[in-house]
Amino acid sequence: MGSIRGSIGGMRMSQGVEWALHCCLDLAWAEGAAVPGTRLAELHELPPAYLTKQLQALTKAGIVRSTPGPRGGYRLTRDPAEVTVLEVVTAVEGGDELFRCTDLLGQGPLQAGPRAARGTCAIHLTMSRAEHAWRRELAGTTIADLSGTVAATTPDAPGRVREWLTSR
Amino acid sequence: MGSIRGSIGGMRMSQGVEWALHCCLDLAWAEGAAVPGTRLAELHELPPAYLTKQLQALTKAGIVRSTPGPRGGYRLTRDPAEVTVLEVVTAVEGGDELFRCTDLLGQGPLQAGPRAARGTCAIHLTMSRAEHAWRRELAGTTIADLSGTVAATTPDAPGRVREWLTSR
DNA sequence: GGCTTGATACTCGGATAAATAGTGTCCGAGTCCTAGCGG
DNA sequence: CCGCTAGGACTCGGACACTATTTATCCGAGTATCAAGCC
Repeated sequence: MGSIRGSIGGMRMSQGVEWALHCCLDLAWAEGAAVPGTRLAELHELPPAYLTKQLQALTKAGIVRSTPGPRGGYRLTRDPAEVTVLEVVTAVEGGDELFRCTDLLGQGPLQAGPRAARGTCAIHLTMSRAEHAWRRELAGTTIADLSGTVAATTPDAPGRVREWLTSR
Repeated sequence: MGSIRGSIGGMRMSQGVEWALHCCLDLAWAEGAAVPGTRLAELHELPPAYLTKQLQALTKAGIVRSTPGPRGGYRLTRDPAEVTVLEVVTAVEGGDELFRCTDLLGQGPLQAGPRAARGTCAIHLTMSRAEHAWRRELAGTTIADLSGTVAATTPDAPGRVREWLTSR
């Protein structure tokens, strides 16, 4: 009862981000081999058509490259160490800011001055700072880093995934 | 054209957060005087009934205190210096994490080990770290800080708002 | 004149609809591989 | 036996429904104020 249950859900990140991140990891382990979206979907037990949609976003962002037809699929365009988590998040979620300032100070009966003209309001400033810190953290981690972390706890995982993905 | 236009909107923060923050600022300037939600709404030209809903969330979180009846309204329960931006955001948006890990590694044909049992996966870890940085920034700023920033650029704003709010 | 008492107006609070974004699915366009046919 | 050609199967990409969340609104419950009547 002490919780906020009754009122508002809360902003959460799109499911697609998690999927895209995992797929990037898988593709890194595939080491250049083309992997169809269908294969990735059944590896994680996800809806294939919808996962394709997320991979499409990665394609538009230039993170992966797709090739149609038999033996086709998705491949990373760059080295895993050159792809940051932020890039993936931005590709799927879009680049707009979390907080959108509607310039409340500039409107209303008081018209607290045309502050929009000379800079951002205090609230917007604080939010931007926080968001920047968030992005900085995300930009500091690459797909290769994630792979390393996983390998540290489960050394055989990459190999097993690679084998399963490339198996006929 | 280079943008992500076609695919996905992007996660953005609820409008209510901005409204709630501005209202906290207004209440701080009101200096303990009770201000009805209706008054706050017309100050910012916002839908009154919906703004009330946000203030309701602040009430449940214990940030403001409401009194019904004539001469009633909302008041801050604490000193503006003791209310952080994070508290307001959490009150309105809810406390759950932005990134929700669905434990993709633990499912699927490979079953990469019951990692859920021994800790969080690499992706979840990175996301949590970034989110923590975000929260830390938000927790480092108080309503009083915001007030100070505004006063630095527009010294007469607090007084004007106070007078307008407390005028019959 | 002071006090009781009733009505009134104003406030918040939760329950109820409309709009928007996220989720999920389907079918068509394009490409490569494969198998058959002819030389 | 080798090259050409037609078919087929597999892939992605964008267009089309469905569900959940956000946004917005309304009406009822409660309370302090105010005014009138009574002592």
